[in-house]
Amino acid sequence: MSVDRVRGVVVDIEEPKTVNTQYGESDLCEVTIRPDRGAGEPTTVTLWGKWTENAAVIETGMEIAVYNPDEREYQGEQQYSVGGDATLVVQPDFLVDVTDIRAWVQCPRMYYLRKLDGAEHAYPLVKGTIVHEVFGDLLRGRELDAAIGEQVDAAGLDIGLLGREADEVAGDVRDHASAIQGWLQQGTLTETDQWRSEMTLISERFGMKGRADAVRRGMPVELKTGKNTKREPRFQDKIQATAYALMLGERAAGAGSAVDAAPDTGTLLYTKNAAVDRNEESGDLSPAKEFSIGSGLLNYVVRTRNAIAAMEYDCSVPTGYEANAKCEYCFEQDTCMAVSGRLDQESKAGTVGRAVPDEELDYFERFYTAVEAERRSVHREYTKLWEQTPEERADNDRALIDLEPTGRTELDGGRWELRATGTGAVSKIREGNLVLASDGDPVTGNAELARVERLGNEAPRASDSGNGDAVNAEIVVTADEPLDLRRLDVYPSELTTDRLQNALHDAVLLQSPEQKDVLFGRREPEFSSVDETFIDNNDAQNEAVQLAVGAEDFALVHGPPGTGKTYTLARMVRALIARGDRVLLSAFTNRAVDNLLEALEDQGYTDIVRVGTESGVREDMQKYRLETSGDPGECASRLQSAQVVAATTATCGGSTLQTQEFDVAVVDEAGQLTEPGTLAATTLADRFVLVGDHQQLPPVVQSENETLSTSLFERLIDDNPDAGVMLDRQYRMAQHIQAFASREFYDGQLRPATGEVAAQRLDDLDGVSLSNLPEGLRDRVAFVDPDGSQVGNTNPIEADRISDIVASYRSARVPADDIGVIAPYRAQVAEISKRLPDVTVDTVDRFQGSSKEVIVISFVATGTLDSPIFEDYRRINVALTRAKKALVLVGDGDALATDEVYGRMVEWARG
DNA sequence: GGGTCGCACGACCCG
Repeated sequence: MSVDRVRGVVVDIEEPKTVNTQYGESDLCEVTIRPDRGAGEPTTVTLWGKWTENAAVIETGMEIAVYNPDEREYQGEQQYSVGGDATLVVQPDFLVDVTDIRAWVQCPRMYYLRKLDGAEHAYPLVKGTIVHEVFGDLLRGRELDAAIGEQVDAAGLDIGLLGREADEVAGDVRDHASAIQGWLQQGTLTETDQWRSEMTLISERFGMKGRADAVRRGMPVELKTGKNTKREPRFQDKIQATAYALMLGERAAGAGSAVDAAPDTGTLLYTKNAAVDRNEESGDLSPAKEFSIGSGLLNYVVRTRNAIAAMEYDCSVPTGYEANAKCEYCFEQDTCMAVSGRLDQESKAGTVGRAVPDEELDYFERFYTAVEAERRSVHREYTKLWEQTPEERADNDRALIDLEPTGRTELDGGRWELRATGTGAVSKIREGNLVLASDGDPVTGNAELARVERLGNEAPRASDSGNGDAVNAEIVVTADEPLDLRRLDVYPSELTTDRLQNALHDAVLLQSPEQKDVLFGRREPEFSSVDETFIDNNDAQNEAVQLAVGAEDFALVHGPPGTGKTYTLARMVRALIARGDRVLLSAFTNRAVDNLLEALEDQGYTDIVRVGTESGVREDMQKYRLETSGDPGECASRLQSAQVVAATTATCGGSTLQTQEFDVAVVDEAGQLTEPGTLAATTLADRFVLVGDHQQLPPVVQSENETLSTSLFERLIDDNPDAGVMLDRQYRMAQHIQAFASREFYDGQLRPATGEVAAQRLDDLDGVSLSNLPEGLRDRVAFVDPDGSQVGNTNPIEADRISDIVASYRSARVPADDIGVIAPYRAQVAEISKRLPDVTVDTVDRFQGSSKEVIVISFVATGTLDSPIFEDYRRINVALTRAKKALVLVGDGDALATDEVYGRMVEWARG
C-alpha cells in the first residue's frame, strides 16, 4: 500500500553523493524527517537526481512535504524516494507568488530587488495594465473600441502623471489589442473555446499562489505586452505559465498526481509582434506561441519555488550565484550593483558605491526581517481557506459560509452581480472588501475574486460588528465570472507588507544623509523660533503649532485622550499652508484621515485633494476625492497642484503618491504606526510632524513582533524629548474619571481643561436625575463584581449584569446613543450585543478616537488572569478614557487584584 | 517592458 503524502520537520541531512545503480550513475541525498510537525518517528526521505539541488538549500528545522513518494525498503529500513512521479515541497506553508518564481528564474537578485522597490510609475507598466484589462474585456465579449475607450479613461490619472495624452495611449493600446482580437477571432471561428479570465489560483499542496491572465479549455494563457520574434517563448514566460498549469493540474487531479493532471500546453500572447514593422523584422510574427509543458518543466517550477521558500526561511539575501544568470546582459545591473554596494551585500554583479553607515545597515536588516515575519503571518491567514473541519470552520471569522445562492445578473461590461442570503454570522468581511467568492470551496472549487457590494439589508456600521440577529441578510458581490455564491473568504493581501518593505528601502537608500541623520540620532533636530500666536486659549496647543511650523526636520505632538489633538492638527496644517508649504496629510486609517479633513473643513479650509478608493473614503469626504479616471491632464494637474493631499499611509506607499513631493508630511495616529509604515508618508516630504499617543493603541501588526510594535513616534519622542510637546489639558472627562489614567500613563500631567469639564455629571444631561439610579451607579466611577465565570472568551453572567446596568441608565433617561460598552474579546462583544441591540458594544480598537457620556467595561476574566486581559495596558488606557461623565468597570475584583496595574485600577474605581 | 542559462525530446524508479 502506498501513501500519497509524507510531511515532517527536517532533523538531519546527509551529504549528497553520486552512486552507481543498475541504470548508471545517479545523485542522491538522504534527509531525515519527523512527521507530525516534529513529533513523529524519524523517517528517511531519499532525494534522487535533480531533487538533490533542493537538498543543498534545505536546513534542519524546515518542514518538507513529499507527494506520491515511492515507498520502499532499503537496508532493512522503510523509506521514501523522491524521483519519478514524486514531488518535493519545501516549507509548504510559505506561499510563493508565481511572479516571484518568474523573477527568480531571471535572476534571484531580481526577485530580491523587486521586493525592496516594487512601486514605480512607468509607461510600459501602465500600458501593460490597460492592455490586460482590454484583453479581459474582449474575453467577456466586449467590443474592442468600447473596451479601449473605457480602460484608457479608467487609467486617466496614471496616464496624466506620465505626461501623456489619452489618444496617443489609446493608439498604442489598439496596436496590442487588435493583435489579440485577431488571434481570438481565428480561434473562435473554428472551435467553441471555453475561456476564463483572471483566474485566481491558490495551492495548498505546492505552497504557491497567483493569478493567471486567462485559462482556455483548462490551459493557461499569458499575455505579454512585448514582442518576441523567436520561435520559442521566453523562458521565464514559460515558467510563469507552467506554474499556473501546475496549480490547474492540482485542481483537476483531486487526490491524484497534480503533475500528471496538469495541462500539456501553454500559450503566450506577445501582443507587440503584430505591431512590428515587417520590413525591419524577421522571424515569427504571430502573436500566439504555444509550448508543451512536460513533467521536467513542472518539476523545475517546483524546485525553483522550493529554492525561494528555503531562502525565505531565514530571510537570506540572494547573491545571484544561486542561478547561472549573466549579469552583463541584465538591464537591472546598475540597480543591483548600487543596492549591494549601499547595503554591503555580496552580489554576482559586483558592487558600486560606499555602504551606508553601520547603524543604518543594522536598522535595515532588523526591519527587513520583521516585515518578512509579518509576511509569513499573512501567509498563515491563507490556511483559513482550506480549513475544512466543522470546528475550524465555526472558529473562522475570516469567512462567511453556508450561504444560499439566490441569483445572478450580468452587468454592462460582462461582469456579474452574484447574490445570496447569509446566516447572519459575524465575520471580518466588510462592504467594499475584496474577497474570494466561491461555490463552497475557495481552493479547489469554482472561486473568483469579488468585491462586496452589500452585506445584509442594513449596511453594518463599523460600530456594530456584533449584530447576531441579522438572519437572512442579503449579500451582493460583483465578479468577472458567474458562480453559485455559497461562501466568501477574506482574501489575504501582501500589499501592506510589500509597501512597508518599499518604504524601508526608500528611507535608507533614497533619503539624503541630512534627513537620515536625525532619524539615526547623529544630529539633533533643529527648530527656528516662531513667535506668532496660533491658538490663544491653550498654551500647549499653541506651542505644538509653533513647534511644527518652526521645525526644520521634524516635530512631535503628544496628544492624550480628549486634548483637542485633531483641532490642533487642523490649525497646524492651516499655519503651514499659510507659509506656502505643500502638505501631505496622512494616518493609518481612512477614518482618521477623514476626521482630519473634517476638522480642516470646520476651520474653513477646503482646498483639499483626498486620494483613496471610493469605498475607503467617507461619504461626506467624497467631494474631495481625486478622480482617477477621465482626462489625463485634468486628473494629474489636480493632484500636482493640490496644496493639501490626504491619504492613508498605505496609499502613500503606492505608485501614485510616489510621484509626488511635499514640504511637510503631517501624520496622525502615529503611535499606531510601525516605523516603516510612518516612513511611507515621511519619505515623500522634506520635513514631518508626527501626532499621536504612544500610551494608546500600539501599531497594528499580525505577528508577535517587537521591532514593528514600537512606533517611530515613540522612539523619536524617547530620544528627542525637546522635539515634542504634550497637549496636557483634556476636554472630555470628569476629574475623577481621568485621574487614574493621568497618574498611571501620563505622570499626572493630564488635567481637565476647565472647571466645567472637571465637574461634569450625568445629571447635566437633559432630564437625567441621579436619584433615579441605583446607589452603586451614582458615582462617576463605579466597580461592579457580578460574580460571573469565564466561559471561553465570554462571561455570560457578566454580560447579564452589564445589560442590567445599561437598563438602569436607560431608565434614568440616559439616551442609548450616549452609552458604550467595551469588552476585550469579540466573543464577549457578541454576547453583550445580543442583550443590548441599541447600544454600541465593541472592542477597544474600534472605540479609539471616540467617546461616550457613559462607558461600561467588561473584563471577562475570573479566578486568575492567565493572559493580560486587554493584551496591553495601553488598551485599558484607551478603554478608561472613552468616558465623559460615568464609567463602570465590571469584573472579578479578586482576579484583577492579582495584577499590579489592574489592582490599583480597582482600588481607584471602588473609591 | 527589457536578453542569457535554465526545461526537453525514451525508461530504468535506483545505493
